[in-house]
Amino acid sequence: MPELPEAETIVRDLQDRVAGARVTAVRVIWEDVLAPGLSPHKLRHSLRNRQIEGVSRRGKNVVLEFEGDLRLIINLGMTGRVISSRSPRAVELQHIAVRLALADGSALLYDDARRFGCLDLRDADGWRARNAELGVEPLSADFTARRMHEITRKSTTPIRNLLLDQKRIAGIGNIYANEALFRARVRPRRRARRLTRSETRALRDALRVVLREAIAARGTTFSDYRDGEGESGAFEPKLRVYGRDGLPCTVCRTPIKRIVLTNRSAFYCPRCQR
DNA sequence: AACGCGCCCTGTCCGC
DNA sequence: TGCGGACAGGGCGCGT
Repeated sequence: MPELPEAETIVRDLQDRVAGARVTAVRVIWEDVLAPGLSPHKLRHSLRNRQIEGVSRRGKNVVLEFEGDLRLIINLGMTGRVISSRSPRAVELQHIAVRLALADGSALLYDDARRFGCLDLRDADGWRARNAELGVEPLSADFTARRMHEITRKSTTPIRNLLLDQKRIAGIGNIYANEALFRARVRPRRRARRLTRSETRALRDALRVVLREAIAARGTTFSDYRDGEGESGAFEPKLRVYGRDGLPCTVCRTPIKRIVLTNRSAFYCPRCQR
């Protein structure tokens, strides 16, 4: 599932492929990946003949920045992929939902098997509003140990659930939430408010380390994720708890446990994590 | 207000 | 071998 490191990898790939390109045509194959209120007609007429000035990221969202302060915000959901038709793997795509034709003859493809992803078009004000709904960027200087503690102390929810809340911290999904909790030696079920100051600091540090390592590895391909070139990420073998239930802990060999919190799996080492 | 649940969707895996 | 059902989960709407 694409989270911050996967979105970041895609953004870096796309910067090489599409920055400066001009959209010549827009084809919407699956209308249900468009945000509510965004019609294929509106998307087509807004983007046609418009230049892509840059590609950036906010949380797990890939953001295509167009001239005229217009942004296409791409949330990849579970199985979303954004790939240039020029990349050799593009021929493998089987669920193309939206196709942006570019002036150089290539195309930017949005592919999404399950169609949980979402494309939203925002002007300057709309983007400001959307941006304000998202929490702190975990790799930014704003994400201090103090900030982490302020976030956790306001909540009674299990800490794993808090980490998934994009309104509080942007970009963390189930894989990196569990990996960071393991590295910080905190159990997923612990109530956020109950974490000590040293634990919230350890968790903040662990989040930043694991996200950076995952970016360096070009993301985790657990099942469906592909980068902007259609290639798999290399972080999966480095996962220490996610998807490893029953397998020995990499530190103490105790079998990793799987529990379910609000309908989502959580993984932890019952010996290493308190 | 904060929290948790159910739903959207389809590829994959398991058991019979 | 084939098929039905369970499962995976990000984000959102809704009820408590």
